[in-house]
Amino acid sequence: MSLPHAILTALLEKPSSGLELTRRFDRSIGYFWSATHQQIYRELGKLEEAGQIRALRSAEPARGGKKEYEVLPAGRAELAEWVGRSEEPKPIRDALLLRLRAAAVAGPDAVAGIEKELGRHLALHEAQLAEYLDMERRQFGPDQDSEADRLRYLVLRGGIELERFWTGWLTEALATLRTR
Amino acid sequence: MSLPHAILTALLEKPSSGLELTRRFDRSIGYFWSATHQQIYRELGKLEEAGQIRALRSAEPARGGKKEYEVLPAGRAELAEWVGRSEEPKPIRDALLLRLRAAAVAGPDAVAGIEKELGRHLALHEAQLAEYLDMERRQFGPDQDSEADRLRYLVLRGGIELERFWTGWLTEALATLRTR
DNA sequence: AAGCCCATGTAAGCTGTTACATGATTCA
DNA sequence: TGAATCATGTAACAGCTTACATGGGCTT
Repeated sequence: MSLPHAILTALLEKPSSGLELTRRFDRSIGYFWSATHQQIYRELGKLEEAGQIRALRSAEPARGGKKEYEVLPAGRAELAEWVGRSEEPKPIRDALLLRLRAAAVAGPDAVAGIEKELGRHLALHEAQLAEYLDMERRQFGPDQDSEADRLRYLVLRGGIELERFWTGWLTEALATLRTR
Repeated sequence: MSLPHAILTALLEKPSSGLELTRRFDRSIGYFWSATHQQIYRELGKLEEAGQIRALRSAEPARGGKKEYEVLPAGRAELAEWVGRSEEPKPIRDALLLRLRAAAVAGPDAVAGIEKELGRHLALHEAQLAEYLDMERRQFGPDQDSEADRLRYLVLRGGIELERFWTGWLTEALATLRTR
C-alpha cells in the first residue's frame, strides 16, 4: 500500500502530469519505489476520486491532453499520517540468492551458467553505485542545513551502502566460484 | 516466476509435504524467498499437473492426509535450466526509504514518528544478523570441501552482509536524526 | 502523407495476501 | 467430549506486469 504515498510525495515535491511522474519514477523516486506508467495513471485516478489530489487546467480533452496534478490538504494529511505508521519489514525475495541455493542442488553444470549472471549483475550494481556517488558529489555539499536536505541525503546514503553491499558480495561470490 | 523453482530446490534438498515445506519457508529458504502455505499448496498442484513433481503414498484421503512430494526428472531439468537463465534484477521497493523521503516533504511533525520506526527495524535486523552469525558458526567450519557447501555458505554470507548493511545504515540514520 | 514521439489510458493475466473452511489427530 | 493442533485446501481480492489502444502534435 505504498504506491499512493510515493505519488503523493512526488507531487508534493513538484506538481506533475502522469508522464512526468513516470519519468521521475524512472529516476529519483524509482530508485527505492518503482512503478510503471499504467500503475501511476490508475493510482492518480483513485487519488483524485478520494479527494487527495486535484487536476489543474481541468477541462483538457480526455485523450492526448496533459493533466497536471497537485496535492490537496487531505492528501498531505494522509501522507503525514502514513509516515509515522508502523509496518513490518517485507520478507526478502531475491532471485539471485535463490539461484545460488538452487545451483547447489542442481549439479555442477548449473554452476558454470550462474557465474556469467553474477558478473552481469556486478556490472549493473557498479554502474548504479557510480551514479549514486555522482549524485552525492553534485547534490550534497559538506553541510546540510535544512532538515529536509538531511533526510534526502540519508536516503541517498542508503542507496549507496546498499549498492556497496551488492558489489562487495558479488565480488566475493565470483572469487569463490573461480577458485574451485 | 521463482516460486516454483524455490519449491523444486526445497524438494530436491528433501522430499516434503506441503506443511513441511511451509515450515522450511519460514526458516532457511524463506530467508531469501518467502511464501505462505496458500501459495505453496497452489504451486504444488501446478507442479504436479506439469509432471515436475509427484506425490508419494499416493492414495491418502484428500482432506487431512499428509502428502509427500518428490521431484521428477522433468522438474530437475527445469530447475537446472532456470539456474543458468539470465534475468534483470528486480527494481527495489523499500517502504522505509520511501518513508524517509516522504518525511522530508511532510513536515517536521512526521520526523518524530519515524524515529521510533527506525529503531524498531534496527532491533529486528540486529536479531536477524545474530541468527545468521549463529548459523555460520554452527553449520560452516573453516573449510568447505564440497561445491554445494561452498554455494550454501555464499548464500549465508549474502544474508549476513545484507543485515550488516541494514544495521549500519539504520544506526547512521538514527544518529543523524537525533543530532538535529 | 508517413512516421515518430508525446500523453493517457484499457484489458488480461499472474503473483501475493487475507480470510475462511474442512477433516484428522492428540491430549486434557 | 471438547479444545487445540495438524494438514490441506478455497475464495476473494489487491497489486504488479505485459500487451495493446487511442489521439494529438511535430518533423521530413
